[in-house]
Amino acid sequence: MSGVRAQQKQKTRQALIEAAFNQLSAEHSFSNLSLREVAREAGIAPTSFYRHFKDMNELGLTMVDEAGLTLRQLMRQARRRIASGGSVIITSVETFMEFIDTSSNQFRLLLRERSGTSKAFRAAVAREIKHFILELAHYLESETPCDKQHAYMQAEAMVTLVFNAGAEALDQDAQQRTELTERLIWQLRYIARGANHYGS
Amino acid sequence: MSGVRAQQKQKTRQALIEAAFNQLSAEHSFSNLSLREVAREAGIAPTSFYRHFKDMNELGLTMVDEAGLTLRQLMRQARRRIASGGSVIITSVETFMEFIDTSSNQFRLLLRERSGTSKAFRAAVAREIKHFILELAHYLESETPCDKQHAYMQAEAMVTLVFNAGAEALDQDAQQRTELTERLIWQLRYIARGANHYGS
DNA sequence: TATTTTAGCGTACAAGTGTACGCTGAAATT
DNA sequence: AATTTCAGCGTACACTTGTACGCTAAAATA
Repeated sequence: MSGVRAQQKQKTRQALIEAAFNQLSAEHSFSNLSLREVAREAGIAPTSFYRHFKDMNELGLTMVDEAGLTLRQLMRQARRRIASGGSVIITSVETFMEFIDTSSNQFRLLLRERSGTSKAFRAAVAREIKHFILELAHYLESETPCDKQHAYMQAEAMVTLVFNAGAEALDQDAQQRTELTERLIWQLRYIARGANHYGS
Repeated sequence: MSGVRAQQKQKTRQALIEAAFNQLSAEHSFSNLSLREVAREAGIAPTSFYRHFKDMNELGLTMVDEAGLTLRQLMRQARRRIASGGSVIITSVETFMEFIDTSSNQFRLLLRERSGTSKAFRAAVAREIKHFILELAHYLESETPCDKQHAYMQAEAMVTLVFNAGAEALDQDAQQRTELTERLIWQLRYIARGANHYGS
């Protein structure tokens, strides 16, 4: 029972999501999107939108989930690179910058909705970020001499810096990005150093 | 030549700015504001808006300037408190949290437009923040054993963390804020420690 | 095969938007 | 006192928006 019909429905649903992501850009945020424009780009009538989502909010939350998923997948891949002998800090930063480069619209969504006008959105993004922090904290706790409390605070600070550097990178050219990344790595070292000092 | 007329003009101009700030909130961002609503709240006809600003963008940039000014004034006051014997980190953080509490809409504007859809806005906010970083870097360079490069990176990291903590605080109650502030202070200590280690 | 379900469409409407244009009365200037 | 300037207003217009409602044809089910 593959369901020719259900299959087609899934397809246009995905078309809506992709249309919405496509319309995100440096000068177009999610709250600027209109249901009609998204439907138009997806190739369906405005009213058909409702066959898939209750409203734009619901679409948006789905998009946040999808962006979070992409990010998590990318980071799992980073962990593999680390396991086969890369520096933790450098590999993680590189992977994150890759995410910003190849999925900038997904990153923009997370970035903006983190401080957007919908509490549900903010909570959803915060959840994705917390995921990240917890994973990193777990790693730091087991691999460095740092107690649980400090490992968490360390991870939180690191993720904040990386995320913010990503935001800045969006507006920069290659040259500036290199400098930014270099600074970021130093800053992460500060935190690692300080946390290990206080947390043991 | 006080100018009864120029005086009145200045007054309604300010009314527009304040009306706009008033309409900002957790669930209403600048890009959601409409010229008509702002004009209505300021008590003038929509078309009169143009006597004061070319468009909403121009209003917004003025607002960013104003928010930046408020922040700078508050921080100058913090420096006075520090000079008369307070801890640098704690006093600064407290002052910043005060800003978020008493001028949350001004903070929201900076926070959101930092990653908003207008390059001019993003640049304006970045400028305000850079101001901050440079001041702190200068202080760190002269008061701690840290070379110029590292003082800057240290300052940048600290401001990023403080600003981000402010953003999180917006959605939190008193209890959570206390915890957040405590974590933040630890994180700033990490950075201070690490920077002093690497930068001397 | 007969019936039900449903993705997608077209029409229609009320509400809100930015802004062009020309007027008015009072302040400023001559 | 005569003239110019200009903040603020009202009208008007062309758009865009979300969404209610009922239809259709094809897939799913009975």
